[in-house]
Amino acid sequence: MRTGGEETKRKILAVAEDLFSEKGFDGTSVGMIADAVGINKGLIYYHFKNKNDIMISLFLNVIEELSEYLDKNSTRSGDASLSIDTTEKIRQEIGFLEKRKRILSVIVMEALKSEDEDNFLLKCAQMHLNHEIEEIGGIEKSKTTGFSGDNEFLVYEFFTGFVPIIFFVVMKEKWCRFYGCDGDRLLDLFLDSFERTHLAAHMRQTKR
Amino acid sequence: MRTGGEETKRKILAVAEDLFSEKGFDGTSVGMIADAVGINKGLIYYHFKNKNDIMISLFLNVIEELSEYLDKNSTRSGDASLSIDTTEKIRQEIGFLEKRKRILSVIVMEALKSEDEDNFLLKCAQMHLNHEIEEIGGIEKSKTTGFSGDNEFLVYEFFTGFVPIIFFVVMKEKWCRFYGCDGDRLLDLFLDSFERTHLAAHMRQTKR
DNA sequence: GTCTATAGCAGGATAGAC
DNA sequence: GTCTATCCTGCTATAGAC
Repeated sequence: MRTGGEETKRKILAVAEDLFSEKGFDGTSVGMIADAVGINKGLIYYHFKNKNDIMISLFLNVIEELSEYLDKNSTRSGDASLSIDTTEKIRQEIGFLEKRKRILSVIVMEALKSEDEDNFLLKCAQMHLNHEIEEIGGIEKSKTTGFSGDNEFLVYEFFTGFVPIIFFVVMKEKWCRFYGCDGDRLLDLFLDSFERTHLAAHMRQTKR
Repeated sequence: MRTGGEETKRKILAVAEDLFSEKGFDGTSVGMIADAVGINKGLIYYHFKNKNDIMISLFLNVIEELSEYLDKNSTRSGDASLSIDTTEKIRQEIGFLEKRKRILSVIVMEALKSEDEDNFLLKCAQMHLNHEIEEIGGIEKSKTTGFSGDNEFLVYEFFTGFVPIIFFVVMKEKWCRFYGCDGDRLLDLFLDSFERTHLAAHMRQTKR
């Protein structure tokens, strides 16, 4: 196929993403990754400094993709996107996140370790929240005063908006297995709940 | 102190809880636990079958304590508790969960591994949700039809109620460190958001 | 109930041949 | 760029003395 080592590197990342999300970072060995890719253990150390470097690489990919996605789907620069209602926007966002659900699981797992210094989950959240604030700042600047005080808006957006969405994405399959229900149906039910809780509060606040 | 081995066993569990939540289950070795307790590695295998047995033991403790808590604080059997408003009830629940936040982190971490078969997080959630349903069933039986269909109420309770609360408990410290804010203040802000989203939707539904 | 000792293996990482 | 071989450390778990 003549792709040099780039193809191998991509494979390593793809397999690592799978295994890390299945077994956790510490539960996955470099040997397991090598075996699953079908290469030698030593080769991994040609492409990556160490095991941690693989995970960081995956994390940085997500941050980059998320950044691009947020910029592209900004209602400030967008044209057609302005006509899309909020629930549909959330549905699209969930679609985007579901493609990255495996690495998102790892980000959440690692974020829960209290020894974790630079918390990628909170970094992702902050990117997302900054974007939300910009949106509101651009379109409904005058109305944001509804959220008074320091971190009030941040806390609301994070714990009742960001967290349920991320958790929905990473737990969807497990939930369906546990309760024996259909994934598409669950998405609709989730969006309905999300609309009636987080989004409803948003409306009430910004329409003041 | 003459406590036989029970005191040692308790210490092992307490230390394991700390280390598992700091480094994750797979990131913690039996030797690390033994060192932190100040006993020999081998002694751990006298009290527990293997490393996994320690975690399961911790998980079962939580399930038991949660069960007791839910029974005790049921508004059906309770007398004084009937006079407590919902937000205050949530505040108490968070207080209860915060004492178990370390093992809760571990439960969440483990629940995210896709190889995990018996998902303790979903088991805890189900206990909690069953209790919620019973409460409503007992007090406002006739009004629950507001939540039509199969899993609609379950999805709503889990993703917009249970999940934000659990996440608040396990992420509180990290959030405060990241944004440099006060824990008590964050709790108030969270409860405010929770009231305006999850609880507000609840009111609208049950008051139909 | 607690410790010492150790088996036995798997882990991360490196050196060097091809 | 990929593989083989290997180092060495650390791991889980057990056996047996005290």
